[in-house]
Amino acid sequence: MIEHTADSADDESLAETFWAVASRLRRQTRDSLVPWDVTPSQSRALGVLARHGEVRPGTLAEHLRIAPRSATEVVDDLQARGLVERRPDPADRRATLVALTAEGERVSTAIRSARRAEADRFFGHLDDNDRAELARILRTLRG
Amino acid sequence: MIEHTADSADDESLAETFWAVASRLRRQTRDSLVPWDVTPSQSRALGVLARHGEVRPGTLAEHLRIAPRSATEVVDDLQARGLVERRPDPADRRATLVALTAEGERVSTAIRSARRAEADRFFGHLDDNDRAELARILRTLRG
DNA sequence: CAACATTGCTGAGGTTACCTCATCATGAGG
DNA sequence: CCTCATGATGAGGTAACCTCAGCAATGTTG
Repeated sequence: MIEHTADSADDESLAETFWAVASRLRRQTRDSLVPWDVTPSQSRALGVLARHGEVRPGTLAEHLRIAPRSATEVVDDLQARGLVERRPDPADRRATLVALTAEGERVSTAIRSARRAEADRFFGHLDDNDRAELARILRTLRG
Repeated sequence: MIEHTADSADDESLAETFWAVASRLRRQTRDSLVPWDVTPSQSRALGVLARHGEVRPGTLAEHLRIAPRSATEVVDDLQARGLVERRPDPADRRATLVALTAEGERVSTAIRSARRAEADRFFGHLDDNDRAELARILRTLRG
């Protein structure tokens, strides 16, 4: 029997509650991406590419707030799946541009709506007002 | 120059904002634990032990909402640092009880107040009302 | 009470998503 | 030119998880 004992009534701090929610959301997100065989971090990168068009790995890293080296890695994976391609930056021969392939566009669009549905499911327990409040408060915290 | 370009005005979803906040909080938490050479997950385990006294690894796992095997790992690390000890469960010879050592108590108390200070710093940008709202909303989402 | 399933822990091995540091090519400024 | 900065990547590492298999002790039941 799953007792679902996990700390609940404890003097749980805001941070701990936050992490509990985070881990629930993480699992759900991961699950919702299974159909496309894409990991959460890959899907975030696809999102950036969909919004910004072709960018250099370094720029991608900035958007994702990760180290440039880590962006290279994400791009490698997406390229292996045929979702993005690298091409030389005509403006700087050191640089590379990363762009969605046709397949990448397709998948990224599909994921976008799936994620939206999934988020609705997750945050849907909240009424509109709470959702707006949460968004506002999180934006102040994001810094 | 750090431009801090990261997606801000974009049509960022609630989930994305949430993750941005999460990653900021994660980094800050990690940094605040450096003085004790303890990782975030170890510190969470110390917290559970401080609140509940000696528990079996499996119970610890439930509290932390992780797989039992993963709890074994955290306990290993804490034991290696001398912060917890394992002893046989007198009630069941299969089982082990994990308890804080004297050093573990000391460190866990120190961390507790450091984390409190750190959380105050993080969530301190919010006024009391927002903090309460956030806590309430997160609790509904935790499920 | 013997047989069998269950429970509690851990070894082995894998994954994700990061990181730093070193290297190499190119570009920009004096 | 010569030096320094910048863009990407190879090499190698880490935290925090996971599953699956195996072993010992326990509980259940015919």
